[in-house]
Amino acid sequence: MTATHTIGRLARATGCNVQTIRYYEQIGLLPEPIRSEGNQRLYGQTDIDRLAFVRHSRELGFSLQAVRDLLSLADDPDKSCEAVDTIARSQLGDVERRIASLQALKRELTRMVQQCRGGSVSDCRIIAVLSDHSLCQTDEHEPLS
Amino acid sequence: MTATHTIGRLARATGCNVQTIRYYEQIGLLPEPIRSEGNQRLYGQTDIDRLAFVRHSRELGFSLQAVRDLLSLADDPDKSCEAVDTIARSQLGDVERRIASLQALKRELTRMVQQCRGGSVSDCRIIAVLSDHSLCQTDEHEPLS
DNA sequence: CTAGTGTCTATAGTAGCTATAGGTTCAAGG
DNA sequence: CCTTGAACCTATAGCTACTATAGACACTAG
Repeated sequence: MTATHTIGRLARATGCNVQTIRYYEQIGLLPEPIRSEGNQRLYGQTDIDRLAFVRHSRELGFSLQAVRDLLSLADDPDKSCEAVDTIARSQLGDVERRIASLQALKRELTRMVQQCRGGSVSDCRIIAVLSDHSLCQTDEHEPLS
Repeated sequence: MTATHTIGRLARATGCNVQTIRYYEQIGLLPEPIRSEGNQRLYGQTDIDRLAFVRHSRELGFSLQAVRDLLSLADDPDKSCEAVDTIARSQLGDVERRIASLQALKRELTRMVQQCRGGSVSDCRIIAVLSDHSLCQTDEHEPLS
């Protein structure tokens, strides 16, 4: 494999920043690349592809552990894709739950903001709602992580 | 003020865990409470209210810095509530953006999962989409935080 | 040959907690 | 009165997924 890209070029090619690439290497998500005579990392097309896969998965909200699992599955092309499907479905379920929570928050925040008609803090509905959960119209706040 | 609640009781009263309460005190979000003879923290109603405000704000997605700002505004009842409104509106905008991003992700994940019809990893559409952003139908992935 | 940019390692910081270790205090039962 | 066990104390480390810094070395253009 021809390895001709420095870490900076790899970073620009994938939209990932340099420290993050080194971090991914450190945690074993990317293999250790070959080095130039001056000890600088050199990457080839395979590395670009692998990092693009990682970035894209991360943008789609997969955790690093999920990315790790997906990579090990992708590395084994004869394996059944059932496991891949399971990870993607679980991610989808997660996204759906997050959307539902955020929509509940949005309703509540909208209501708070609409009720605030100016004036002083002493009769601000936003402060009132935040102070007293019973004034709140939903119990579906996002569970604290 | 009568301070009769131990940290455990405060935790149960607010649904916040004990370490988190100590953490909030440490970062200056909650005042240092009085102590019993045996050096245990003792809380009163004011503390319960303040912590409930913090928890509720956090559940609604406000950052600790935003909570800090809201608390300092709430402590000054004669102030105009304009600043409070600004924080809440900014939070609302943020929630709306997160919903939009997540909905784009959901569409993409749904499409990926639907296209996967079993078989082996080598022709798995999920892996294909993750490997190649150009197969993806949206550019609106959540920006990496 | 020099200036400026890129890269190297190692380490610390970010948010917002959560968990652990090793000790002290308190309330209830015998 | 004494013991047992839960709750409390401090201090520190760990978590995710990066990001930023410092101080040294490599590389490239003029």
